[in-house]
Amino acid sequence: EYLPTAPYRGTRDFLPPEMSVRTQVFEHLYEVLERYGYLRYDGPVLEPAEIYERKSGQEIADQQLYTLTDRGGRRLALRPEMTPTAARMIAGNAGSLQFPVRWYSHPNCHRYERPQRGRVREHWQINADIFGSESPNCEIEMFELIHDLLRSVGATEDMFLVRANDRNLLSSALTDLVGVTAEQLPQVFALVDRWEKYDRTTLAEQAEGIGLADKQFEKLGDVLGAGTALLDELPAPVKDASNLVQVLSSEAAGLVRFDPMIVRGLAYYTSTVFEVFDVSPDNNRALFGGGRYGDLAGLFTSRQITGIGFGMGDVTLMDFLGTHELTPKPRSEVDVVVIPVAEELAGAARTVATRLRGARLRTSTPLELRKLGKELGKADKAGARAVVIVGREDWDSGQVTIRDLATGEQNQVPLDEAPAALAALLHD
RNA sequence: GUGGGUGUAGCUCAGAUGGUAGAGCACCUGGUUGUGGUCCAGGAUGUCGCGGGUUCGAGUCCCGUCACUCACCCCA
Repeated sequence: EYLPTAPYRGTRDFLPPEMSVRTQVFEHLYEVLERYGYLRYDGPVLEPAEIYERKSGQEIADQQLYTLTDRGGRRLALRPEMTPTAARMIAGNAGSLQFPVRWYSHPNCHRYERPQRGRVREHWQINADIFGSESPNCEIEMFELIHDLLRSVGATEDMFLVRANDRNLLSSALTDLVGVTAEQLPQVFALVDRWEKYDRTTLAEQAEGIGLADKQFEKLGDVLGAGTALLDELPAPVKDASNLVQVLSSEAAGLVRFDPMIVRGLAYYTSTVFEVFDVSPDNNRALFGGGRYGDLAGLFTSRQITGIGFGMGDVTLMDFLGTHELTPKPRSEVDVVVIPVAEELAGAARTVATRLRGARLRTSTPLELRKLGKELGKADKAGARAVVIVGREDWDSGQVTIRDLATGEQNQVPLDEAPAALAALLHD
């Protein structure tokens, strides 16, 4: 007869402790992005459904898109990703923007699917993109940025691996070396995407289903496992056109590992693609990824706008941090609690609290005063480092008692000196 | 959409062969009047996910259903 208190399937409540953790993590990421000169933007949660259906296309959009019809009969969708919104904004303001631009956002995105580890129906995803540049410097900056972002939340280089590929290199390898036909290419790409998830026998059956001969399947395995050596077998013009090849021969080559197996599912990636992996055996999975799109805004304008970017979701990121014991502790509620020993001193306590807040100390006072012992226990549980006790005689002589909750030491100080004394205590 | 697992106090869970519910933690009160985190004593809390069925009697068996969860599928 009562409504459920649990949040809607696949969505999460963030109670203050969880919100504190989330905030701490993402503030680190914002800070790094700002340091690189990325500007934050935002857009609507609701978009016309067509902007997802045409580009992401297929039955995936129909199945995993939250759609609704408004009172004017317009078909809308909850955004499942940010890129089409960004593309719309870029296209709509292309005339006044100074390209290239660096943008980032942190939207909540929705996808209607069955929740499981690392996957929910609403997640918060950092998006970082460069729009309007084809330079390989974009790729390098993306890789540097990824390393700095992960370091900012406590990760070290041995915890993750950035694997990158260029779809054009892979196409060339598949066509020229394996003998895949143009018609087979999309299916073979999909097969490559699944390559690490299946055993050899299953893969062979699927390859046969696509129409590959046994020898072709063997060669495909060789190509995907070749690593950097594959590059030696590819035609020079193909390599010369690849931004990623240039990255690999630059001083930034160490940021990324070339891997022909990385393709990614998203339709609009046209050349560079990359995925960041957790190397821990306990969480061996792709954390997030991205790539380069040759014509991002084609739905909205004839002007060709290229870009490169990635999306980093909070669910997999938090799993990563948890796996490596990097999850921050929730922040305490307050630094200081000011406790009057009796209700008639509540006004005095508020006076003290006001002074402390003026000194930027996070300070609270009891709303329903109980015995001093209880209040000390509550203050400790709230995470306060110290307590200010406002007693009758102290207050009459202009003094308060400062008690260090960790050590139990306490002493009386004049009210004027309380903020400095507490600040000193907190900085220990 | 497919398959497995699980649903008992706020949390973690125990409740062999059916007899109307327990523990630990957390919470509240007290151990006197201005001092916590330890200790001691006491206390509140559950339609045992929901609905049917079998039975004298079901948390315990059967059927259904919902939810959570893991995996598959798919991945923006």
